[in-house]
Amino acid sequence: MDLQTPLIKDRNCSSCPIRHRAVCATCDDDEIVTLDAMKYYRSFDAGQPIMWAGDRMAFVGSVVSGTATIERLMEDGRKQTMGLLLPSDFIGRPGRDTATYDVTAITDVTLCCFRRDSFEKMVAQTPHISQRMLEMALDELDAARDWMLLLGRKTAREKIATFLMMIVRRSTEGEAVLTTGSKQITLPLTREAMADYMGLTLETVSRQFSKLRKEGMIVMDGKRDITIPDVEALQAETGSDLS
Amino acid sequence: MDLQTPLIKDRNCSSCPIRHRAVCATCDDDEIVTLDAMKYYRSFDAGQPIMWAGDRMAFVGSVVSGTATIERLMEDGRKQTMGLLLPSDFIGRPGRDTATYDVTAITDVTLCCFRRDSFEKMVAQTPHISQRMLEMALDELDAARDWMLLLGRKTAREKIATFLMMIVRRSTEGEAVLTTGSKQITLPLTREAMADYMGLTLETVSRQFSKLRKEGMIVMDGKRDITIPDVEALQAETGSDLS
DNA sequence: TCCCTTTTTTGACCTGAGACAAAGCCGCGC
DNA sequence: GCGCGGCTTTGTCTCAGGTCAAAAAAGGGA
Repeated sequence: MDLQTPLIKDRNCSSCPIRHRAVCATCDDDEIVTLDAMKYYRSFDAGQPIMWAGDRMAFVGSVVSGTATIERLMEDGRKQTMGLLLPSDFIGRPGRDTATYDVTAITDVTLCCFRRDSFEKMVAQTPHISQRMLEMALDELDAARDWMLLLGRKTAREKIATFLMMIVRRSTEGEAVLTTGSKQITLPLTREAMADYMGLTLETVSRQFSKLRKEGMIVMDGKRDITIPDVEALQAETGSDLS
Repeated sequence: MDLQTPLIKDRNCSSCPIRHRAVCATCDDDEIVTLDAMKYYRSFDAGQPIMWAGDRMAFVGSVVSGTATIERLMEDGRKQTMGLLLPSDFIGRPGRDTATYDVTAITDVTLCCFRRDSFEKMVAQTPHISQRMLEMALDELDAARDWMLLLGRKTAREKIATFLMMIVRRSTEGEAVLTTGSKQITLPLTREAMADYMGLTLETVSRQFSKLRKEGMIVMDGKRDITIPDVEALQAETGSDLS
């Protein structure tokens, strides 16, 4: 178990690291007491499935620590990752009892879970939760649509640059907006997982990394740690405007 | 103005053709009276922009008749369509005042609009609406993710077959589920618009249609009307299981 | 430390879809 | 009926990225 995912035991909501960003972010104290009593934690080892497409979904929940992917597999083995699930992201869909996607832990993952039926009742009774769910769903929809542009129209090089900039943005969350200078990041995914996310092969991903490295756009400290000496220059390779 | 989009004048909600499927689907009579007083209709000619990315969104609304696309343009002209908006689909995002995508009418379109600020108040006060919004947002998220698999992993042939099956499904909505036999459909898009939706070029779309035609998978009556003699056979070309 | 496995890199070759170009088709206005 | 503009089809050539194969690194136990 890595350093980012300390063991969580009987933690209550008031000390929860995702309290202000998760589905419960806008709940008041009374509502949190109710959720606190309903919740339970589950852990998954890196590589383990959290949910299979087609399975009954008994629970919904939030990622407390670790990273998971939402993905779908074709019969012949082709795989597409539809999203990354990072701490505070929500898993599951109230109102549907069968999963439509596979969810896989790619690092050790801890979830804050609720039984689906009780959570659905809670959503129906608690505007703070249903409103927050809506907000999160619309954010995810925006992210999915941005990714559709990447998958449908960007070149391999633009895909990699866009992906790296997304990691930069996420690891800069909360800090002052960074659009210039250098930045150090750690990739949360293997080459293969990145390929599945961007609709490429792992060889193409590897080649594009090598090319960016030779050009000095990125500096690699090991396989996973990357320094971007000039964030603006990399942004210019994404094919997107910065708005 | 084509036959599917009759002029709408001072219609009230009770006779609205999308009353049972739109964002107002689960509203009770009192709520409908309120919405009825707030709403206004707007029409757009085929080809007209309904909304530009970056613009202030003054209104939100539902498609009453016609078809529109959600799309994004890159600086160099590459375009990706993220979704089709058909009658009962919702345009706009409460809680955000700037559009993130272009929305374009591809046939003549009539919208049932609300001023954004009043609609946001209504959402906050009306669980029926916020719950329905959530449901619709989650459905769109599922659709977007399905399309990500198509964009990232499917071949041109699979993309076309999947697209055709989507049209079959939509034009069969409400009827008995059709998974066998023959079916007649009308394409709502030009070759170019289909290409932008599927991440292809218009030439590739045209070639794939020709190939399917020569193989007898489809029969074309003009450019836009297509008969699919064997729906199951076409389904088998989509690369997806039928679940 | 040394295997053994997994991940990554690199090379050589191939191919599906893009780019460019030209011709065909169709509806519309005059 | 004719000519014009916007679609659509088809041909030819190119190339970005896929496929297959092998070598090189990086862990991670025992």
